[in-house]
Amino acid sequence: MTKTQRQHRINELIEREVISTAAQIVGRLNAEGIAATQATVTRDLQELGTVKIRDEHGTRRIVVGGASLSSPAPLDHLRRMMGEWVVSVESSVNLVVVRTPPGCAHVVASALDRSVLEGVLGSVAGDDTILVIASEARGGERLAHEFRALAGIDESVITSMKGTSHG
Amino acid sequence: MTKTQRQHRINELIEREVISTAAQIVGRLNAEGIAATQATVTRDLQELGTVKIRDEHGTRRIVVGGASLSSPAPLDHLRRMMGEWVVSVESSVNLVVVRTPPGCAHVVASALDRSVLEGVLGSVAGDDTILVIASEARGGERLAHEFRALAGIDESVITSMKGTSHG
DNA sequence: CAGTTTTATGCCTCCATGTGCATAAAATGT
DNA sequence: ACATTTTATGCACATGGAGGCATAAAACTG
Repeated sequence: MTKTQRQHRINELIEREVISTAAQIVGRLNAEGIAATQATVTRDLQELGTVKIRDEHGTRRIVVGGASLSSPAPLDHLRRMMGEWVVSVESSVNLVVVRTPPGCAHVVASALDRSVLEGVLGSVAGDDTILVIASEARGGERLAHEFRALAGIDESVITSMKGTSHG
Repeated sequence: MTKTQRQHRINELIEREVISTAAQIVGRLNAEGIAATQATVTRDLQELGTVKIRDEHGTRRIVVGGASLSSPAPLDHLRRMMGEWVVSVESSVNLVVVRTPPGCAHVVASALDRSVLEGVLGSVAGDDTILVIASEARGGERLAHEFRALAGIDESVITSMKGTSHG
């Protein structure tokens, strides 16, 4: 049982049933043979971007937070994806071209779509390339800069890489 | 510079230029400010599934191995993808349904396509679901079993999960 | 407000991964 | 066949992430 799998299971649980406390989730997971403590589940709920609400009957309930809540979870997800898979980020005027290993463009693009970053008009993903359209006329480089930060790419290295990879 | 980025750069290098030794790659990387030793590059070349050939002039050259070579690299890639992203694997007759977190189906499907596994007729990927069609009439469960092994999923746990997640 | 329940977090340990060094093994050239 | 170059690998170490334990903080209840 990986972290990803456990978190997905938690997501399922709170989507399908009325769950009010983290301890309840611990119980359910343990019953299924998945080891996890309250601390872990709490951290999972944070990373999943869940929210505690009170439904129409006044009952506490943990629910998945939507993008509308602009919770930090999608951003964390994006950071994880970009840090892992983004190979290079380059820009031209209002466009940003993000390169990934083959087949990985869609995941990154999906994460990008989910984390409603301001300044992004939209994006198109191919096999190993994502084209991001900036909403501002010349917002490409600003976005590219932000992407590189998210991906943990050292800009000086990238510059030197650009110089040789096209030469 | 992450491992992924370095490996992608190596892939670029051997695709675009005639490279004959790992040491050459070390030199190029170092010149670009990327730290790496011969041992690391050798391991990268293995993971990338590269192959040493001799071109028409008798010169040694390192090239990217294609799927046609059935090198173990695509399988390693698949194992990595499945271990990380696959949440559940279920089967019915000649079909296997692989679930992933949202947006991740395409990467796994792509890895699956690249690693020509026998018994797979084809696959279709949605947002968080991959449908794999087994080539044998009742090959679904066999494939599912294999997938679970690749994903490192304990079958007993999965069974109990099925019981509760649909109940 | 006082007590209880629930959540969040600091600290620690464990474990997997990545990578360098040194060296063995293999390949290549003479 | 021998020397040299190139590749592969065992070992050690560093790093970072995951998660448990204990406890603080917060929220809720009466």
